[in-house]
Amino acid sequence: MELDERKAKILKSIIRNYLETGEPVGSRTISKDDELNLSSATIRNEMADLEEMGLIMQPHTSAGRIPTDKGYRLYVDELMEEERRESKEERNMLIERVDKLETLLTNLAKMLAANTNYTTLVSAPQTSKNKLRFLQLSKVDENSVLAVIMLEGNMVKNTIIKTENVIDEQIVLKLNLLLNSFLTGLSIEDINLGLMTKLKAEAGEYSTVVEELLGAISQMLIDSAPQIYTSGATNIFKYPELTEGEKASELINAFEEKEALNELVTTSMQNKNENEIQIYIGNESPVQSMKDCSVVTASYELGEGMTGVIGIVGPKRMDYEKVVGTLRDLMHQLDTIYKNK
Amino acid sequence: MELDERKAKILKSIIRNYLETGEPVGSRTISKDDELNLSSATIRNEMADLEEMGLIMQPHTSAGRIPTDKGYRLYVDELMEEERRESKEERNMLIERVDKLETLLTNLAKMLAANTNYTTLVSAPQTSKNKLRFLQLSKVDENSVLAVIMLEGNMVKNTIIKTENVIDEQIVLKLNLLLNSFLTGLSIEDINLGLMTKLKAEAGEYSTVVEELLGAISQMLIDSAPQIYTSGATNIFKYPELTEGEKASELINAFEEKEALNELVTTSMQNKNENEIQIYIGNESPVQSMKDCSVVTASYELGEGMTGVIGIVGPKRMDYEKVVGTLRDLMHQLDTIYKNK
DNA sequence: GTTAGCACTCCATAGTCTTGAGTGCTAACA
DNA sequence: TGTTAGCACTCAAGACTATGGAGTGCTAAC
Repeated sequence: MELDERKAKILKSIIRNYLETGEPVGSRTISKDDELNLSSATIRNEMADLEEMGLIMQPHTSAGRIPTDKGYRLYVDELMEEERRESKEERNMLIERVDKLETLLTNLAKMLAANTNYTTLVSAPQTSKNKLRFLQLSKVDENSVLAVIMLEGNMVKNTIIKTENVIDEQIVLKLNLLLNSFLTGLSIEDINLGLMTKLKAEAGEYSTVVEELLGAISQMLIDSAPQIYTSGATNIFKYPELTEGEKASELINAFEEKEALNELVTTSMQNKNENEIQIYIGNESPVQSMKDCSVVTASYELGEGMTGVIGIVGPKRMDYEKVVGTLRDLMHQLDTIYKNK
Repeated sequence: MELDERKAKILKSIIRNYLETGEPVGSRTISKDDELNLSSATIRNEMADLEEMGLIMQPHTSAGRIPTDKGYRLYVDELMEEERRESKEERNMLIERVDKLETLLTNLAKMLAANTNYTTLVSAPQTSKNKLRFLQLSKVDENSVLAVIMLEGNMVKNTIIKTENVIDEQIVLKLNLLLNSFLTGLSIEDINLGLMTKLKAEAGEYSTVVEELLGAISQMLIDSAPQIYTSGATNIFKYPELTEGEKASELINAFEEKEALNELVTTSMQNKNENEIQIYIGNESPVQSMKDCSVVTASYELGEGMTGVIGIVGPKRMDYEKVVGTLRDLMHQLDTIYKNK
């Protein structure tokens, strides 16, 4: 059976209705509120077909229909009309240019959560691809130095490094100069064996210290899973279908622990095509605990290699159009702000 | 009416029972499992008295009794036997000395939550009382510098400061020396007008820059409400009395937003007597959203002026003995580790 | 002062009815 | 051949009604 235009219209109407109300929608509802003037009986016939095609289902006999995952997928891929975009003024999501990336991302998550009524996550750019702006060593005591690293985009990271050798101010100063001259402008991925050998040679008697430092620094930048900022976890309580049973606990736990979110971010990064927004419906989600949700992600790029992911998690009956629109808008804003900086 | 010994024993038994089961406890239960050999009828008589005294209540006629807030308070103040402390090996809460305070506190919160099955919060020490270990300025671009501040206890903070004047490496270097020589060893509270005047005089033509810097630094240390680390928010789902209605949402929101927690931390700091553990039962809690919970807090001290708060939030029928014991233990461990460092 | 016994209360649970929304099918219609 | 009216049927949700059991308060006896 194929999906002719009328069936498509009916499916669209069913889904639209269900997104709004969350209640199964019956034939009479469709026959009334639609531009297609058909009796409920006709709608019923079509509905039976749509059900046979696996696009909608009944929670039980004598109930209206609700979309299946397959139905949502079709809607999202083909039926949904994007860009009923409001003017940017109305959608007061205006991002101000903030100096610390951390603050920007936190605000972003909060704004999105408040605007959409869903739960949001924003991952910081992967630091392993970020270029080093400069690095600053400071002596803490005889056996430890504080390394502060400023990355492209004003991302600041720091770590305390224990050293075998005793070190003094002089050495720290020297190492500072040395490391900066070698590493500035590079990302962790650019630091290869050849470079390290050269650097150690240059360091002379302090080559072991340099080695320790480099180790700790790359550790910090690679190991530390990218920071993820979240907001609006309690929004899930607004959707009964997400709070029954253990679901609420599982979901909130996922957002508290953040490990699962990493999975999500990674998958989204891998799947991304240029500037594309991805939608995971139900079981399509890479995260088990979100199998009753839909997840919409977008990759943002603040500059060369500085890419991260913004995600919105909500019920399967989320307002996809609004979410996708909002995300596109946001990407656009980020773009213009950061390209003209 | 006064609380004779027998009444006290019965009350204790009732509460113990209720803490375990969460079910109203009836006279027969008490008459059985207790060392006092009394029939249920006698217990009933005593119970009626305890109810009259406002220590226990019936959720409805023909139900067992549950403790009132007043009953809990009496239990906590006088009846509870602390220090059924297990040996420290058993209670595997061993804290390792971690270099970054942030990590330590995060781990602390996690361990506590896992150990107690309640929700925990740990506030970082108030930075305004922390002594400055050193400060490091680095030039970012013509109009901004990165200020990294290392406080006592290896707490690292950083901020980016915009300056009116254009500055170069030389100036940064000079300011670095100047500020460090003046400020090292002081806390924000120690920096008074006199000191600032002297500092500005010393800075000569860069006095305005110095002013900007000092402003931004104190802003960072004072304004930023103390960081609060939380863990185990989803533990509240283990206690049905905390999840009915909107309660779960409210509570989790409090832990997500953290503003309310600040309130809690502040109050707890104010009320603290030397080394004391505080217990807030129900409405005694300074935070409205926790009016159905009990909150146990303890103030820790890592060194001069470096005090923070550890809190445990759970249902009113929490295992007070265990929680208090665990907290005391923890304080002890923190003490020994940090005093011998 | 303590206890056995008894009548009473009230929640929880399960069972029964009723209502209403919605369906599928059939037959008539354009 | 597609559309529609009509009708019997299904099922969840809500209201209402026993029924059982846990627990109480009171009284009278020990």
